[in-house]
Amino acid sequence: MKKLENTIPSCDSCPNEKRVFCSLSQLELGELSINKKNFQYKKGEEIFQEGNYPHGIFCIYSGVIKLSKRGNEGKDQIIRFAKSGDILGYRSMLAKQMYSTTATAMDDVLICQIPIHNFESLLKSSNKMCMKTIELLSDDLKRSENQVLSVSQKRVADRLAEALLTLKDKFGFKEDQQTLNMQITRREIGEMAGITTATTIRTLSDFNKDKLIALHNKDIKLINVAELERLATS
Amino acid sequence: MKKLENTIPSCDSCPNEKRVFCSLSQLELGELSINKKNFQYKKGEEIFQEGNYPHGIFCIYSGVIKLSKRGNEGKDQIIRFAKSGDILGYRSMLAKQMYSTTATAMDDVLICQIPIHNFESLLKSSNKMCMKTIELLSDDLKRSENQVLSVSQKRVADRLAEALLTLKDKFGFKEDQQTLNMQITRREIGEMAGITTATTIRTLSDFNKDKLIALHNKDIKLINVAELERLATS
DNA sequence: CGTCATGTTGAGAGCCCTCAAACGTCGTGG
DNA sequence: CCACGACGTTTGAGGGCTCTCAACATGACG
Repeated sequence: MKKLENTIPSCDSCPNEKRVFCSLSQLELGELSINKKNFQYKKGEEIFQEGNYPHGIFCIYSGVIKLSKRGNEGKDQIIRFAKSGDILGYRSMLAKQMYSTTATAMDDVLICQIPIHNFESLLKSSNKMCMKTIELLSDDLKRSENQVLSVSQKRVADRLAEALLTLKDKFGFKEDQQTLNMQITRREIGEMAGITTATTIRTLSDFNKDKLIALHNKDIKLINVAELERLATS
Repeated sequence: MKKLENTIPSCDSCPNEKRVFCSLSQLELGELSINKKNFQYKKGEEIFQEGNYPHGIFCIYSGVIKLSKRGNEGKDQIIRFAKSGDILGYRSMLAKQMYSTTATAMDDVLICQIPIHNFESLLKSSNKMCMKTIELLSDDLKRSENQVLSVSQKRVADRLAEALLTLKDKFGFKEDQQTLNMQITRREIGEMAGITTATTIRTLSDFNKDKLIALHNKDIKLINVAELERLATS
């Protein structure tokens, strides 16, 4: 982790999609930027850890972050990913609770930290921002409840197909419109779906044989998306 | 389901804890009551179904409701319970989406339906109510993410212990301070934890043998809460 | 008192995990 | 430039947890 000076522009000129801040005026965005700190994290570094207390919210300028929870045998469960424009840590901050997940950089990340005070006062003064926050939380809740159902009832292959499609939806394809645009280990794919690494690799290999996907080194090409979707919803 | 006339008092004189409405004035609570409809549901009846569109939010006056999702083999997963004072269906309503869960009465339920308009206009005018809604959603999200971890990593006995403790926390004990104050079938306990009915019964029987619980007919007495907690967090 | 849902228990199977070994890749430092 | 180690990938063997299926008991309720 490295503290940056003036590398990232003020929020009012941030090129990213504004998400929760989309309703704010240029003026309000400027206010948001007061006391904003910028950091750089290298791949693998942790932005915050489950069990620690938040001092502000994070807004991702560039890069990808995974949010995960550690189980009791040291096995991780990936809860979701966040990328540029996404905000992190507001749930814990608003509830004044410890972080319930750990945030880890999946690649090199530039991130802004906004002090609690600035965020909260905007939330209290802007009803639209409140509603937007409710929207974000609702969406996360829906996803999470679906994940409970998946892990509880679906078999490994179906969950793996689901994970691959999640990666597609969140990160898209490379230029060929087939290869997942995301560098991710087999272990992490397993951690998305709640599968052990060995079984993840075995099942990916099955998909490869069945021509649902094609594996080249670490690249994963989705060949038969329709069939993957059939599996994922079955 | 039976429509009731004047059986339930106006919101401003509702004896239940106000939850999301706790910050509202008597006047605002009165406004909330305009166009409020009251219904009675008998045990087993569905208040709303996954896939339908909401017309308003529900606020439980008395009784207990389970929220569940149906898997593809017809197996249900219970997402959470709601009881008097809890509100239902606001997530789907605010997102203008179909219900993502089905709500079923666990016993006889008296419930109020508040039209979308009344709820939304209060949400837009009352920042405190917004913040309270954010709090509720945050709490649900945290629980749900924990459940993902449980179902994904814990073994059946541990998840069952967790479910029993959830029942204790949500519904408490009967007079003896040991017997769960909730009529619930073995199948439903299994559906809380993502376990089949047969395995649920077998594991309950194991707990009984190990003197963690005592079974009398449908009553479940928690004998060794400390050990159940140890299991649940292991 | 019949009927249907729920509870209980047994036998067997299979999915997936655990453990282990071998190999490839990549970055580091000698 | 190569040796080395760390990490990720791959594959096999074996086992156990949990599901499925089935039969029967029990209880609720008209």
